[in-house]
Amino acid sequence: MPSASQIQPRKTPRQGRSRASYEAILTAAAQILERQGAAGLSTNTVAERAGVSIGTLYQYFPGKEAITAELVRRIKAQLLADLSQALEEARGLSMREAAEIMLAASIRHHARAPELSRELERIEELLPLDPETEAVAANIHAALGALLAGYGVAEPAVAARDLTALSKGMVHAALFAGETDLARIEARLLPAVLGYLGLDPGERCARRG
Amino acid sequence: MPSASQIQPRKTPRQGRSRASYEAILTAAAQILERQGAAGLSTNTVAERAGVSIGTLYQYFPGKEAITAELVRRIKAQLLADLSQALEEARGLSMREAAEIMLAASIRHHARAPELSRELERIEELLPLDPETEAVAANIHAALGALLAGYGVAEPAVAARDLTALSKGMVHAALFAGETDLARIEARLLPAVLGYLGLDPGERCARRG
Amino acid sequence: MPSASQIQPRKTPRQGRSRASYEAILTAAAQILERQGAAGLSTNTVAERAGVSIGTLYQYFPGKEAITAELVRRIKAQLLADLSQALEEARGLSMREAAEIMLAASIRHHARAPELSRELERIEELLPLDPETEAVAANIHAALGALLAGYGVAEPAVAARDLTALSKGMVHAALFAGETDLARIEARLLPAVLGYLGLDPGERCARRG
Amino acid sequence: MPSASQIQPRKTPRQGRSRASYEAILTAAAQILERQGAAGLSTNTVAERAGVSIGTLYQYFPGKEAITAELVRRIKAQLLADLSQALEEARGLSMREAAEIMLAASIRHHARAPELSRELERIEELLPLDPETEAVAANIHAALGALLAGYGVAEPAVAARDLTALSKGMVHAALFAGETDLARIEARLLPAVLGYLGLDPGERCARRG
DNA sequence: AATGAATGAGGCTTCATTCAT
DNA sequence: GATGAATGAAGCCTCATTCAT
Repeated sequence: MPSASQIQPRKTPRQGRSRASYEAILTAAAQILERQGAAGLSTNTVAERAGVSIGTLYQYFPGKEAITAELVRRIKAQLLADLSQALEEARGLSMREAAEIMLAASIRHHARAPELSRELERIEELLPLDPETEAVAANIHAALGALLAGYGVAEPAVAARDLTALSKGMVHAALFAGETDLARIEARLLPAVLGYLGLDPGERCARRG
Repeated sequence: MPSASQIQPRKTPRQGRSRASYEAILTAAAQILERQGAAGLSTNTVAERAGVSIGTLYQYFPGKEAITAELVRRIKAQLLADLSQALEEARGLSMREAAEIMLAASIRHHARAPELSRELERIEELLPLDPETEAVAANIHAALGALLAGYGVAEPAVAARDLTALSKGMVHAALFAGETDLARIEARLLPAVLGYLGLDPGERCARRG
Repeated sequence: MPSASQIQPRKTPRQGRSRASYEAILTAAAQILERQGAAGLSTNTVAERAGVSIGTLYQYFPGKEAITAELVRRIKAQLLADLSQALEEARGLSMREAAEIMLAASIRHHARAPELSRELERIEELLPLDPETEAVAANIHAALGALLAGYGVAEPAVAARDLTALSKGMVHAALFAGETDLARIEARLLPAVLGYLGLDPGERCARRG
Repeated sequence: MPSASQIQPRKTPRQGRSRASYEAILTAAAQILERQGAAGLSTNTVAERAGVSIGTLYQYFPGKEAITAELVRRIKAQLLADLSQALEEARGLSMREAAEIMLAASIRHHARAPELSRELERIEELLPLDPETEAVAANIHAALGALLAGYGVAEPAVAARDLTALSKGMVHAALFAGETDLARIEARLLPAVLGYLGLDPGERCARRG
């Protein structure tokens, strides 16, 4: 298991060619994860696809883990941004409406690059997240927890985790099975979320024949 | 990606020393998956932990994949048995009661060796399952689908997949977070399942403060 | 390089089941050499094709080399027998007629199982021949040398070696190229042999357009 | 049996350290073949003798086969060059004189590193030659065939193969037996070649006592 | 900074051979 | 005698990482 220092980028260049190489490496890694999965990801393949030498790759990252860790960091930040925006929209709405909005945002997030996000989640479990990423993850959870708490949900932290996990599970499975209609996935998932929250799934009930 | 012949055991000995080695190899592999994850699994580590030579390992399995494939086969068979029994018990009961029984069986299954079952699920996605295992998996799905169809659920196959996936997602997350009280997990999951199925989560609603 | 003791059979059983196993092993080895070449020859494949256990194989032979050594021994003995018979027939004939007879015998020998004899020749070069086999080989050479000496050929031992080698080379190449008409091969080879011996290739000259 | 891509070098470096490693690997392989034969040739032994790491070897060659294939390529190119030069010299001479010149060139070629060329010929039979090497081999054959056709030899392609094979056979055997005087070998071989071609071996006849 | 040649630990697999039953 | 399970040395190859230029 890689130590904390091995997942920090060596330097995060701010400009010029350096910056371009840095980004090229991350882009290459993301593409490989999306297209070939973790098995295809090696420092050599990343460098090659990025169009930089292996030496350059090591200038910016202390190792392979650091590259994936940065991808995790970014996708988490992206998720936080997406959900924050959804939270804005959800402010003041009913719990049911809020759930719908949050769910839609979450599904869109997973659907953007399903294989990539799947691989990154797998990787996340193996990696010791660095404090910054942990903080972002905690933020996401906290925001969601706060929302839930606002609606009087008991144990909002647990509920946040449960809802996140069950959504991920179902959405990934649906995408993996080849579904592409996000609205349909959401329509099936929403009643489960509402049920979890103790709300009558109501008129959207599509599961009874 | 391993071909079909790469995941069949080379010989499946029925008795004596031979049988003991075969089982020792599988046990060792399961332990490694449980404790160190797939990353720690190599033909060498398995043979060493099993207390057999690497040559012996290859007498029985054409490679690492075949070992994990056999573990998948077994855990799937076990799941089928567990769920079949639960189905027996659920026969004739109300949908809510049936859901409770099935859920309990499923959670017990995952909780038996959570890391192992998690790793095997991950591996399953990468492995071309052999026909026999596919058949078992299809049986499980079919049984669940039939149960759901019996209660008038629309698209029972999709519902079976959705419920399986969301349950797995939530249960794994809860176990991963260190929870050990399976009843509590079940109590939180059940309303989501009932909600998915269009039932009023009803009086068990523990999520509202 | 295997030592002398490793190429002697452990025991050469004279009767019964033992004898049958012993022969089955040799036959299996010969078939594998003929069909798959030396690369396909392993103690396990030989035992399997012979229908005996690997343990039994080692009862009769101290190792793989001993099996091939015995095949070499036998094919050499066969060659000696064939050539001796040809020598009988050649006795008293002209050098040209004698050459023709010897050549025909030699080509028939190689053609009987061309791949096998080819493989055994290759193996021969790697193996320290045991004294008995060496003696057989020496006999062949001596017989041929004596024949040549009888016709007044200078350095008959060298000539025997030269003629053997050039014949083998050409015959193997022709067979390898797919030729099956032994008479045609012989018709082309004979003038070379006669030329080597200082005889006018004469009326059989088929090589000038 | 190795596929076509398995016998192409991975990269053919043109200068510097890289080039030195590449050549060192080939030299080491040639030495091992010369001294210990194909049985002694392994990626490990080659790397060790070359003084490079196993990793470096695999930078340049995808496997053992690719190394030997390159050696075959080179020796064939060398042979083509040698024979082409001999053909120049033979232009316009009598068939007998031409044969002498070609034979001398061929013997010199084999004598340069007899064991190596022997091993490479053996290897050639097992390897699927790459198109480039095939082309070189075809060139050699074609040049020889053309020469023979020019003298009115029937079936020049067959004659080229026969003469090549019988020469190789005799020369290798003579070298293997320890002969070092190439002129003597040539003196014995020439009459056989002339005989094959239907020429009176003539006054050079040294084989009659 | 960038390059890419070099490294070698470590994973995979075969196969000749032994030995307890 | 016969069996076949077990062994492990030895070969194959990849890939993360270093370092001289």
